[in-house]
Amino acid sequence: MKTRYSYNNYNINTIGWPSLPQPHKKRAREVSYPKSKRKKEHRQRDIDIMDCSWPDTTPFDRRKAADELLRGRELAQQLRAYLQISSTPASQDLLTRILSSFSKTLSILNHRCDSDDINGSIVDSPEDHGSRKSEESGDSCKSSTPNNDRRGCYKRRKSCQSWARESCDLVDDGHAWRKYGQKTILNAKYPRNYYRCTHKYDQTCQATKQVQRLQDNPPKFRTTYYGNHTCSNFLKASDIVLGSSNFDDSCSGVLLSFDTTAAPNFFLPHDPTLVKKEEVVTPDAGSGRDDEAVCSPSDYMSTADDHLSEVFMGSVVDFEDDDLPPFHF
DNA sequence: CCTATTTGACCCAG
DNA sequence: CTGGGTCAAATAGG
Repeated sequence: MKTRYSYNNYNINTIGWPSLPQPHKKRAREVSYPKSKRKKEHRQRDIDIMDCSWPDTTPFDRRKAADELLRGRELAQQLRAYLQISSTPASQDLLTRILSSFSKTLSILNHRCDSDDINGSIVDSPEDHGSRKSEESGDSCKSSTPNNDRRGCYKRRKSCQSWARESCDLVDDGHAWRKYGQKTILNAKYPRNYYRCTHKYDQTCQATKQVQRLQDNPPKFRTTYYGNHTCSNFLKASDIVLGSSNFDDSCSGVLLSFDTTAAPNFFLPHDPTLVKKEEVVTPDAGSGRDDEAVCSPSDYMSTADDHLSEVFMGSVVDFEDDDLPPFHF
């Protein structure tokens, strides 16, 4: 069975928890697959962009810039507090975008500092990448095979900032994700799913995430984010409803760690009722596979109780939206 | 025709 | 050698 996820009203791709896998039928292709070539072009572009050097600023300059950005964001948050009393959805929208912009800039700035990271606040995720110290191989595609099968040729992720989140529901973080892989993990009951930003190629957004189902009943997921979104297709704040959800409080997401200077500011709770529902298939429904749950993107909803914090340069910026009035359409 | 998903192949780090 | 991360062909479906 294959679930076709459609875009929701906000042009946000759904976060497709995989549907039941299809048998992979190998068959000679009857038609050409033009995307393949396109993908390679995009990948080369990615490499070119990533290889470009960061402007010749000292860590101190960057730190000052980051300090200033941080200050600006805090001021914006103060402004938001003022606006709570008599705010319009439009103003909240604007404010959220401003905050988002600050956070993104901070994260981008810090991302480029991960070799001489500011204050050493970037820490590899202990889970998967703490040991990956080596630089990505400049040419990881030195396949010995003479053909053009580039499967498996990739730029392995450099140890980059990551942060994890555990929750019993799945958070719609407002970004468009596309699944690109699934692996069975040793000693893990459920396979791990790999997602990249939909705008990896059109906007060279390097953000990826992994979703690991930890347990069933109650369901528990760990979502680990790597890299930061540089795409501009962040879910419009006006489309994000910050109202409380009906989820059980016990299922509140828990931000496990901030291995980055800019933990995601996109754990914005949605009103599940406003996001289209996808097919939800219970993990064991019929398949019998020891497989991942098939959850709808709307299952990625977080609760309003999610505590959103950001850590930047050792300071913690509380990003909790508890006291925010909900957005309305 | 297009985009998204599935899944085996492939590569790298340990 | 093995496990994990990524690629990309094959496939599904609008």
